[in-house]
Amino acid sequence: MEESEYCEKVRFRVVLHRPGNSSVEQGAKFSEISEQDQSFVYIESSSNLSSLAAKFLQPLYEQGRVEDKDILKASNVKVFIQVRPTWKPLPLSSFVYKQNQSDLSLETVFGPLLYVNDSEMVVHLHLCNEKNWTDETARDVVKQLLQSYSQTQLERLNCPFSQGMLSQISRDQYYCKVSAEKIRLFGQWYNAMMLSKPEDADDNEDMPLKRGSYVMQRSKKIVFSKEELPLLRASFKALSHPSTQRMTELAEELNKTEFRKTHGRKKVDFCHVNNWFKNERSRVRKGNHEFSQVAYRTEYSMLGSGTEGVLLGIKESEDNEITSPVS
DNA sequence: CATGTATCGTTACATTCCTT
DNA sequence: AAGGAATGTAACGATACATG
Repeated sequence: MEESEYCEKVRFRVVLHRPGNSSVEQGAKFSEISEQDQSFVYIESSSNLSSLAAKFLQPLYEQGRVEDKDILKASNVKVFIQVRPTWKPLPLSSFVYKQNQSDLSLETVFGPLLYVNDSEMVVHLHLCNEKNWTDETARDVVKQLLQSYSQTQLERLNCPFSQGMLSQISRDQYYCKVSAEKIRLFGQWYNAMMLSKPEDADDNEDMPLKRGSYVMQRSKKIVFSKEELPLLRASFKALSHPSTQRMTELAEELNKTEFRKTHGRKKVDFCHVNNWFKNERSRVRKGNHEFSQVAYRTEYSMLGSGTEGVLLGIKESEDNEITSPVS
């Protein structure tokens, strides 16, 4: 979001040194710098990555520069690490291989990078205001967000407002008062989202942003293969309104097919499967299965299979393996 | 009343087919 | 080949209806 979102931007320079004989040369250099620069802080290479933010916020507290008591909450601080002065600062999370691994030491994460002669790192701390969320501000922020994201994109990002609500709010047609609990959840979500948003979010292929008021770039369309469609249809035949969990599982199953494993294929996620089920229900309603079955026919007649055979080939049970036609 | 969900019609994208 | 038209369908936003 805008720069005004941050009440303060604090930069710290971090010096890392390895205890022992290898730090002699660096030590000399560092002391020289630290004389000029009060904000230079020494850090042990064995320190945890996760403790960085807390370490640097502590002096702010002591100086009384941070009035908000909750400022140490993770959701209020965006931490970036700039490994080299000419390198781009990256969010703390991007240095962590997997979730739950934020307790890795700096040495583990950065390795030899810490010990070259000019080793110095910059930690950027972006502190955020706690917005005083009201029904009105929440609606305003929603409208603002919808200038950059589509309703469905926000829904996909776990926005607490459903796509329907977002649509109504954007058109000033949401006549109910948004509950305090909902506003609180939205505030939390919004802060978290703004904090985790990468600097170059505009280049994010998976989450393209709107380009202007009228023409919007949709998410990249996924194309289901001939191998995958029978799987989806069999599942649909068994249950046309599957649960979220089932659809997530189905997406995982689809990602295991040879087609998906091929390098460069887009991964199937829950939303793709959900959309497919929505569209398939629509197809079934429209043509009373006609549309869907015509699709079967055209698809498989070209492959030399009879329609009936193919349709019968799709087992009632989801557990039965479906053999894909050979092309 | 506040919110979630299903459905509908539309849009935009991927692919195929046809013409040059 | 190139590229434009046609086709099929995933993704989308609006809205009606359901839920508690």
